[in-house]
Amino acid sequence: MSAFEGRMVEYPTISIDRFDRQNLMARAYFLSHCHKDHMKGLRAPSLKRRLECSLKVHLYCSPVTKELLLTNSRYSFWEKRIIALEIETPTQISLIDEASGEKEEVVVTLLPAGHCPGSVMFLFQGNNGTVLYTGDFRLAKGEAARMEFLHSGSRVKDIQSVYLDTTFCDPKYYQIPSRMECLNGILELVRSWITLSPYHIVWLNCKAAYGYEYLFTNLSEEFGTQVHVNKLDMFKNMPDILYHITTDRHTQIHACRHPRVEEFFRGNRLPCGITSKNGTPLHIISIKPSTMWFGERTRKTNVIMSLKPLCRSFSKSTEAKYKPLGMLKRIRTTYLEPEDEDEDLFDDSQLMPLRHKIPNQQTFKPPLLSPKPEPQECPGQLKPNIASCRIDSVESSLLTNFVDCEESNSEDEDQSEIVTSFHGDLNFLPLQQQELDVDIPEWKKFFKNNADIPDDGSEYVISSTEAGTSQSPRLFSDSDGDSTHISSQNSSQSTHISEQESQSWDSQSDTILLSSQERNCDFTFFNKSGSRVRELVTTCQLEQNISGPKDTSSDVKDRAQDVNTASISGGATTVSCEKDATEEEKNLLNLSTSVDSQSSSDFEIPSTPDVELPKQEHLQLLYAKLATGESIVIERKHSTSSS
DNA sequence: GCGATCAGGT
DNA sequence: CACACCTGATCGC
Repeated sequence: MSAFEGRMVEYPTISIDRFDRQNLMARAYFLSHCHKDHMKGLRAPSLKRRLECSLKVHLYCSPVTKELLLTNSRYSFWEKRIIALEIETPTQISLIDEASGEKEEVVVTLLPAGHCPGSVMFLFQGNNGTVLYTGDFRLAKGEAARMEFLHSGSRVKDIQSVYLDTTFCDPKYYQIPSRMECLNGILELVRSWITLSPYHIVWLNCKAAYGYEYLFTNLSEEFGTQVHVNKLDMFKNMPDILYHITTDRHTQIHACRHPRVEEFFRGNRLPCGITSKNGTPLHIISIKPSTMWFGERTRKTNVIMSLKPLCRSFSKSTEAKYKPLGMLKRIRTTYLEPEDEDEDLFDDSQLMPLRHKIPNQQTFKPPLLSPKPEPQECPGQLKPNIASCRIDSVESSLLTNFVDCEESNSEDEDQSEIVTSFHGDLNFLPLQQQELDVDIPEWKKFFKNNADIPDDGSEYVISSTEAGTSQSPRLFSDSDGDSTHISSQNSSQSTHISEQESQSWDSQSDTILLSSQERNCDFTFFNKSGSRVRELVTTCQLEQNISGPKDTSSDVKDRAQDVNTASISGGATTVSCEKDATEEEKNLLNLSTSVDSQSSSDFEIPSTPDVELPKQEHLQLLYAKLATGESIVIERKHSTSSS
């Protein structure tokens, strides 16, 4: 839950994403997107009563959010009081105190947030200045630069405060692949699986209510296979999504859910109950989209215990593996791309056109209703961003993943996640080692030489339950997410980002208030205290610290940066895999690997001092070994690396 | 019975 | 342990 309590300093009479407590008095409400943790109090009796008494109070949100909200009958009492605002259409709103008659005007503009269908950021302009509330968002590099309403002329608007979601504004998320990278990775993984036979099924382990539609539509378009979901009535007026999902369980791609999924998978059964096709048991892999997975794990647990047997099954020598892993784990390598070091946060260089996929297989027909041809895209999520990624960063993340094998919970980065998840799974199911040799995932396949690795961070968990072979692993998982919180400016604890220790940013991140008023640039941040510390941060400092030494010299452009910073965080999705593969599957997956990566954010986090960046060939080799289950002995190519 | 909170889980 | 939930127990009304 967000630490943001709903109100902004500049416009305290409006409430955003919180509807309880003091927010019951608000003159107007704003909902950035339809995730439960941003809807606290929204259907409480107290608010309902307030509405009945205060006829001028409205809820403002995007048209898609309104649609999603009203699909749930619990919120139908809002129906007459919701005002859907078009994206990027400044709208003046009168904030009226019904008791005193006092009135204040504010202009709000909705900006696409890219977090889930309908998600937006709110830009407020009024007598108390211009402020931006980001909500949960995921913007690709360059997207902020494209937003006309954040600019005036060639300059960035003078934004007084940014209420920023800082969930991923943490050094441990030093590399989150772009949506496109992740998507491509998932597509290849799914392709490699479902083409094996009609009995090879992919299950997408989606946690949140919304936010995966982008994945569904792309999978569906790519393979001509609709994705099975529990319900789709909320998308009844969104043909672009509706076409790609189905309630018909007879499909190879599932995103259905059940409260007790694990039980189902233990029985080699999908959450929708399907267990076989024509009497033939299914081979299921699960893919868990997750952003959190990209975070650097710090806990070291006894995963090693599980890893050993695993390694043994692949090769004779086990010992050598651990040390390297430990070392690697500490490596936080992030390559700073020279050309990305533009001091200008609003980088125009990446203004690639938003790509909209054209269905290559229209074999299926729309499930319900009459399809409207116009592609009304849900803002954000449906727009794949094309980002360029560097090989190095992916590799480094691979390493990290590899390292992660030590941890009990599998969470890693990038494509490497797969690897991690794999091990993580094994941890949970130590008994299955016999089958391990059969189940070796060959991740190479998903890391092609060409740079088409996906971007939204999804993690594959390949779990394959299945027949012939073994009932092995189910999914392991991790989570991901983005979230938001606010902050106000009294902070007690603070830490300087420049210290660069992940501890300094403990996980209580949320929404942070960035005020450009204070240009002293003292970057304080949330602390581990658990309390939601609110901090006043100046954007310029934020930029500097985050982007590292690179621009110390540069003249910081104050406001330009305010907004840019926002593009830092946002949801991502990862892929982690667990699976057991047959010989055939292994062969299939066994391809050449070469990783490409692209940087996905507008700025980069500097690498940890004194850490040696792994060489590409080295990583390549390492990765290849990992994929084939060979023992891994890391040679010290550079003084710093481990043995 | 409902809501809110907490604990615990994925 | 961040996410975005879900379930179940407990308490209060």
